[in-house]
Amino acid sequence: MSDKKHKILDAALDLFANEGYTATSTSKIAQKAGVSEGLIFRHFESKKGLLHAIMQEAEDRLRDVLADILCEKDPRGVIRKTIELPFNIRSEEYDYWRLQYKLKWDKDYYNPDKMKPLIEKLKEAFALLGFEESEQEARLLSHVLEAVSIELLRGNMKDPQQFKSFLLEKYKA
Amino acid sequence: MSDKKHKILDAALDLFANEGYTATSTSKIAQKAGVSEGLIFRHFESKKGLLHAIMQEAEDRLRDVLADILCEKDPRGVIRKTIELPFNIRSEEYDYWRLQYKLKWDKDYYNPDKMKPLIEKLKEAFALLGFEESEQEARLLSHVLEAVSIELLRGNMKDPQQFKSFLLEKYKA
DNA sequence: GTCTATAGGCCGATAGAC
DNA sequence: GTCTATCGGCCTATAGAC
Repeated sequence: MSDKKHKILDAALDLFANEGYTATSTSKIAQKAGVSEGLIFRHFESKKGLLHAIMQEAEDRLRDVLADILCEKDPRGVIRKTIELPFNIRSEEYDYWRLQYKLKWDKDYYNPDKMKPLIEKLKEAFALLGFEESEQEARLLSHVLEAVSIELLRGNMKDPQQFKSFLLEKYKA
Repeated sequence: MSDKKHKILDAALDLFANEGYTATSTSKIAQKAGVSEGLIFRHFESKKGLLHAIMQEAEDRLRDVLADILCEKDPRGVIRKTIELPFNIRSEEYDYWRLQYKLKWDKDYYNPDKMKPLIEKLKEAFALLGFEESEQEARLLSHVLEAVSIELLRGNMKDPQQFKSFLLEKYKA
C-alpha cells in the first residue's frame, strides 16, 4: 500500500473514532494526513468507501483477537482470556475499537453475529465447568466485557487493574 | 408549550436518537415535524439549543427513575430495582435513552457523575449484605445494567424476561 | 403584538474536472 | 495535486396570520 494511502487511513481512523463520521469532513482528513483532498476520492471513491476500508481492517483485528480464545482448550482459560480481553487492548488500537463501538448504533454497520462465536465458546466453557445456566452465564459475561470495554475506551475507569483482578477472582479464572 | 414546539421536540428526539445529531439536518426535523425550518430557531435559537432542550428532559427522566431506587431502604430491594431498571424502560421513552447512550461518546455531553448516586447506593447495599468488595460489586452490577440497557435499546436481546429472571436469581434479589 | 411561514445568505462539504 | 462546481448545511431577515 502506498505511503499516502496509509496516511489517509490513519488520519480518517483518528477523526472518525474521536469526532464522529458525519462530523468529520474530507478536507479535515486530507489536512491531517498531509495530502490533497482529491487523493482521498482517487483511493476510496467516496467518504463512505473510506469508512468501509477502515471497518474492514477493524473487523480483521476483532477476528485476530477472538481467534486466540476460540482455540483455547481449557474452559478456565477461555474465561480468563475473555475477561482479560478489554484490559489488553493495545493503546495504538484504541481508535479501531472506539469506532466499532460507536458504529454499533448505526444500522448499516451493526452486526450482532460478530460476537456470536465468542458467546458460543463461553457457553461451552461454562457448561464444562458445571454451571447450570451456561448460556445465561455466557451472555452475562459478554455483557460485562462490553461495558468494561466501553468504559476503558472512554478512558473513564478508575482503577482498571483492580477491577480486572476482582473479575478474575470472582470467576476463579 | 405550543403544539408545534412540541412537534419539533418529538421529531428532533426521534431523528437525533436514531440517525445521530450531526447526521440530522434542521430541514429534516422541520419536515418531519410539519413546520417551517425557521420556527426551530425561533424556539430554540440553534440546533445545539434544540439538543440541549431535549437533553434537559432526558436528564429529568433519569433522575425520576433513579429517585425510586435511592430512597429504597431494603438493600435487596435496591439491587432488585436496579436489575429491573433496564427491563422497565417504557417503549415510548426508548429514544430518550438511546440518545443518552449515544451522546456518552460525545465529550461535550458525557457526564459520568449522573450515575454516581446509584453506584454509591449499590455499594452501600452490597456492604449491608456482607459482600467483601462492595464497591467492585457495585461497579460490576452497574456495568451489567449498562450493557443490558444498550442491548435492549438496540432491540437485540433474545429473551429479555429470561435474562432478567436469571439476574434476579443470581443476586438473590 | 405574538406566533408562524418563506425566501434567501453564507459557508463548508463532497465530489469531479483538468 | 489543484481548482472549482454544486449541493445542502445552519441560520436570519422579513412578511403574513391570528
